[in-house]
Amino acid sequence: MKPTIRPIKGTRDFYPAEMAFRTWLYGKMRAASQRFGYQEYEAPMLETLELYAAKSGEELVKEQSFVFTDRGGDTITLRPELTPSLARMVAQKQRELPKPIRWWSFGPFWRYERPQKGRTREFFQWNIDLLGVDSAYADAELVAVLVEFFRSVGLSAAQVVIKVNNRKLMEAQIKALGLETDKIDGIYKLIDKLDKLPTDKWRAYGRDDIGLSAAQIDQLSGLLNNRDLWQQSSELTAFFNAINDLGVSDYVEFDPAIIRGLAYYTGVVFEARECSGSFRAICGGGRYDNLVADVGGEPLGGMGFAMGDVVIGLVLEEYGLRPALRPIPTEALVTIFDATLIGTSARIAATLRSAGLNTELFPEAAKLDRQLKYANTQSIPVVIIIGPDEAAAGKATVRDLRSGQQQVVGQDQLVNVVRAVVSGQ
RNA sequence: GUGCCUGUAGCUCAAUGGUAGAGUACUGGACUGUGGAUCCAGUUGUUGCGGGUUCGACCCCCGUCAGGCACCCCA
Repeated sequence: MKPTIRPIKGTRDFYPAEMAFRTWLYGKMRAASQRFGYQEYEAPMLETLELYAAKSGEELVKEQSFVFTDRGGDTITLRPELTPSLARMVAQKQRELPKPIRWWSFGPFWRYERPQKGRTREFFQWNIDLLGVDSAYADAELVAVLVEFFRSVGLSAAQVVIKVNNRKLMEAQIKALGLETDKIDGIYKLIDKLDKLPTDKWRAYGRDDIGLSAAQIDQLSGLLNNRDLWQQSSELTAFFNAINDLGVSDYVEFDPAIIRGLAYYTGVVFEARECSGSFRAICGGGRYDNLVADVGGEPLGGMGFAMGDVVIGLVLEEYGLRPALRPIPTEALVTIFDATLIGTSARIAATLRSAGLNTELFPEAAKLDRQLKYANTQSIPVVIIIGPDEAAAGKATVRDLRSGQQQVVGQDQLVNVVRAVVSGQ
């Protein structure tokens, strides 16, 4: 049996087990966000293409967005990221929004690329941003939220690391090397490739594609190996001081090779990675001081990051940190002994539901054996049996499938007994 | 868009160019008022699809579709 209608490439079907994990993840993101006082919001999933033009990065907009023309002739994009929408929403109500703005969101995004490990065409992403405060503590706060999240899902500083750099520092250092400013995008690209290419290939790329001399490449290489370079940046020294105060320094390190791809970052940039390096970045973020003005608002700086659901899911899987979730909410199953007792069972199920118990009624009279097997495979903890004996005596059997123990009780006490057994008392 | 790899039962995978199999899952029974464990039995296939080579193709060749991985980019 093969479905004649295929799902769209790069999309995922969330069967109940996967949906339970997604909901769990969403809850962890919500909890970390709320711990720091952030408010949930949502933006449209459809935006005009021009919102992203020249602000997100050429490739992302021109090659990796789902774009279509609507019936009115407008060019519409399925959102590939959230930050431009956030900037637009802030710019629209800039005067009336109290500062600082602390907002977070979790929702679907689309990018048209070849699916592979950690990458799908439709994915879910946690976004969290702080706007209106330009300080080292603001930058550090977002990292602290991220650490709060990592701790809450059980990821230790030995398993994940947050690598931080600052674009202003790198820009100044590159200028100090006497390199032309118009080559800076290419140099950022070269830096980004440092740990992706072997040394000789990396040098060849810098020479042939970016147009650097051997001496310039040597100097750049020196910069990228200088783990103390952050000490030359007042922003980074203040940042690492704040990281200390916020109690998250064990997760954070300076890495001069972190640049990030998005064009709108202006200051601190960071990403989180699994320590063995066998996964893509878990999240990425940074400071963007021009974006709100770019979409028509008054200048307002911001700082934020985004985490996709796919890579973090793989990392949690790798460390055995995906919780055993039970997608079935049912607390009690009312069995149907035979056709003559359907009404009795249905009335008892209704009573249990009225009392607030999640109650499933077996859909037909069947062998008890089958009904109990069903409850067992679905991990339903409690089963109610009303056979001819119980019915005649106005009683019901309550069986705890976890312990295997059962008791016969009067139907007038059933709610209290079931409630007690379900809660394990 | 480029490259490499893989398509066999619902799932995970076997099968020197010579009769398509196992585990698991599922269904039934042992057990006609009781799940998990054990045992027994049974069902499951256009070997992705279309050509070609061959006496004979799951196996070799070509094409095609689908999936995976890497590049690109990035969550």
